[in-house]
Amino acid sequence: MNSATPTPSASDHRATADRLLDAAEQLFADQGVAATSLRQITTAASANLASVGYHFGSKDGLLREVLGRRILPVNVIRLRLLDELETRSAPPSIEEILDAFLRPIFEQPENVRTNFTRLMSRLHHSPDPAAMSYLQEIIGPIATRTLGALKRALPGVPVERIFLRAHFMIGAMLNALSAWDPHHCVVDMAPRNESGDQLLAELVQFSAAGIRQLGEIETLAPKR
Amino acid sequence: MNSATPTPSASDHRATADRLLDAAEQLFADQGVAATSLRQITTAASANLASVGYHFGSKDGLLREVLGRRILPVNVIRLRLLDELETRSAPPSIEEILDAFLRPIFEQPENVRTNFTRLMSRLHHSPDPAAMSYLQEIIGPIATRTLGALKRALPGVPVERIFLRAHFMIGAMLNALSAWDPHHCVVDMAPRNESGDQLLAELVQFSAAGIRQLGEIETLAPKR
DNA sequence: AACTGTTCTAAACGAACGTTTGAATGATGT
DNA sequence: ACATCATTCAAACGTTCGTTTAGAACAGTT
Repeated sequence: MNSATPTPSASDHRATADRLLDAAEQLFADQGVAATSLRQITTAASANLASVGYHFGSKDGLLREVLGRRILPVNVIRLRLLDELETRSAPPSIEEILDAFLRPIFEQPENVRTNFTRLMSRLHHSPDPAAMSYLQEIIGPIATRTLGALKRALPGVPVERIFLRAHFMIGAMLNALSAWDPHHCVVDMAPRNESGDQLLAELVQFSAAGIRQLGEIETLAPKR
Repeated sequence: MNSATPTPSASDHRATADRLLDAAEQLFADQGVAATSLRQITTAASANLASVGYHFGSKDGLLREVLGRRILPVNVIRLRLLDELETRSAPPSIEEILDAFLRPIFEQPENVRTNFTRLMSRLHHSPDPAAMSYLQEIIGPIATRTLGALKRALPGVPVERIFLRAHFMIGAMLNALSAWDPHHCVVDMAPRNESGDQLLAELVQFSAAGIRQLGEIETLAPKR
């Protein structure tokens, strides 16, 4: 009687709050938070306009729940991986640290990963005040622990330099994960058929090579 | 009679259009395009609300002129540097190619560079349709030429891989140049007192190391 | 002084936004 | 059957947005 997928397509029997979260996540990722109206969201979710206020209080409340629903599970995995790395005998390599930070994102289902990272990169570059304070409190501890592990893996390297290169990596990650639609890219060739595993490997390799390269900075700038 | 700086501060005698461009650039960079109203811009520029329509036609027209005023001169320098590299006898190194792409941005005055790159990174992650088509037409050729030079500097490497890593570099650059305000950063330590030259050198070094690292991808992902 | 064209201004326009309200609806427990 | 609670709904609220309009202020030329 029932098919393999739970309530596959036609009339959506999930709770209204879930449908609102899904629609908001998709639209926020597609258009940005400020550019998405509650009317768009409720129409896409086949819900009433006032249901956002009823279930989430406000648009900001909806945004917070959209974010937390994806970030919190990822952070649990991140902490577990970091714990495993630090309780081992051998000190972890840079690749292993970066992998612990990046892999939990890539192990999400494809569409979840895509929408979530696109939304994150938008927020990272458009400081919605309500979202930023929330993000700060839930991913700040993870960032601090990851940076601490990197510091221990790079003894003698100034902390500002490590931090700067970690910043480079964050930018590379957000850009790689979010800017894949052709309308968005300024140059028309885009390797869209990249698998998640391969993308993760490329990103870890790229970032590890850049972070490890910590020679004499002053003499390296080519004087043209 | 006249001081060294042309009309230094008090009552602003520059043309209204210039004041509007400056105010719009600052506010767009601070808050994003969609979140900035024409009333904020005209108030900051001490101009009338309708003056935007008079001088630029619409808000999109204002945005296009804000962008073109900064990008077009940078692109002229980029083309000149690329020409110099390609008419030399020795083939250019990866560092030289990246430097030709990045240096013209860093040689802008400090506040121009900061505001412009913050605005660019916002647009790069919030596809305003009008701005994107304009950006595509004015920086598409530059991107194509830079990618062509990278391809020639990395013979035998698949083009998709080069493109992917160039994408990483763009993300690193945008993130490094734009995310320096403490309210914005999820982790509170930020090396704000970095000089432009040092930041450029770090960025070129980081990206060149990552791009050059083109070994066997499949075996590099640490299996945790 | 009179005319012409450019620039600026105050006021209003319609549309879209997030939010709130109060009643209708449906399920649950007694 | 009634009462209770959570949920949904249509409608309206006040605000803000980008844009438009018609006229005032000012310059330069004849």
